[in-house]
Amino acid sequence: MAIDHLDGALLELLAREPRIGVLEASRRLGVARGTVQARLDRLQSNGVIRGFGPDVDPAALGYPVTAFATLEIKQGQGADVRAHLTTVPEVLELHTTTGHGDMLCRLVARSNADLQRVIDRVVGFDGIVRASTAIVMENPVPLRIIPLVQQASGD
Amino acid sequence: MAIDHLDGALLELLAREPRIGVLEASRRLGVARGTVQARLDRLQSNGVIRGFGPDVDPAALGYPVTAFATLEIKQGQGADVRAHLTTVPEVLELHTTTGHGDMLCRLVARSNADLQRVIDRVVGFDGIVRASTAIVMENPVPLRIIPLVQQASGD
DNA sequence: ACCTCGCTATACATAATGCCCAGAGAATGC
DNA sequence: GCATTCTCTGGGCATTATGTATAGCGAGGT
Repeated sequence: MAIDHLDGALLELLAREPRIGVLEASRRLGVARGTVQARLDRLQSNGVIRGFGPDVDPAALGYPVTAFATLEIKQGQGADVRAHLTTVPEVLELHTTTGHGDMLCRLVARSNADLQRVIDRVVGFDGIVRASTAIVMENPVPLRIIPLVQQASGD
Repeated sequence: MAIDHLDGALLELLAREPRIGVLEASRRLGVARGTVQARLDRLQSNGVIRGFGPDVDPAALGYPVTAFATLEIKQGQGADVRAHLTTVPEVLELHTTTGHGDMLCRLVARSNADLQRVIDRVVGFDGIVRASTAIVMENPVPLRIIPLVQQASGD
């Protein structure tokens, strides 16, 4: 279940140059192609690699504003709120967290003004008692996984 | 800069079946291969597609616990704190937000007990005044982009 | 000593890629 | 109205990668 050093190196390589193929990866890593193929298969059936989806930048789509909203949910309304938030395209991510019916969601918007519209749409729902929003100014550490992979593979 | 319907369909297709090639994509979309190739090139140089990095699941690496920490930062210590957090592998993401020197970061840990260690490491730094942590219980909406792509491409 | 497992090395048919080009249609500027 | 520019099409061709299979080899555990 844990990954070894070769798995780690493979993941790093794929993260740096995602479009290289199995053959090229095997050359870089100095192992046989079959080995890389087997490792990749295992990592995917393990669930370590969920997929290779394109990494789309919301800013480039015209949504340069990101915000995080903490929502307080009325007891028993969780499922309804989840269903509601799923229908809002600007909700990129939703988590339920410890606390009293709290949720945390990541939003994007076309502008600060547009963010108001998004928030109104998000909180304009019965089960939501209160919402507090934090607008993201900088993103010093974009979503990353390599350092964790290195740690998990024993550096 | 905005994307059209074909771009949107291409992104959806890539998101659903990331390992299909340019040729297969062109067959599915009913356009010529050169067109898909040109669109892909443009989306990448546009920055709409940042890359195709492997989507690694921290849980499968042995880090099943996710948490969000809000950090209050001492005035003028922002850069130091950022540098510090960058060195912590369990910090997957870091944002600076509106508010009074606030940051929001996403953490993972091997267990709830391990989370304590991670938090101690995160907040064991001079510039951090206060931290409050919310542990993620469920993730009803995992990070997604397709609905936004559909909206941006005019459905 | 034996067995299993993962890696190597090689083979071969099929498929995809990178790159080229000429031509058709639509949109834009003059 | 007309010329220019873009984008898409459809084809070709050499090179490269993939999927799949095989046999041998060495390290580990029992």
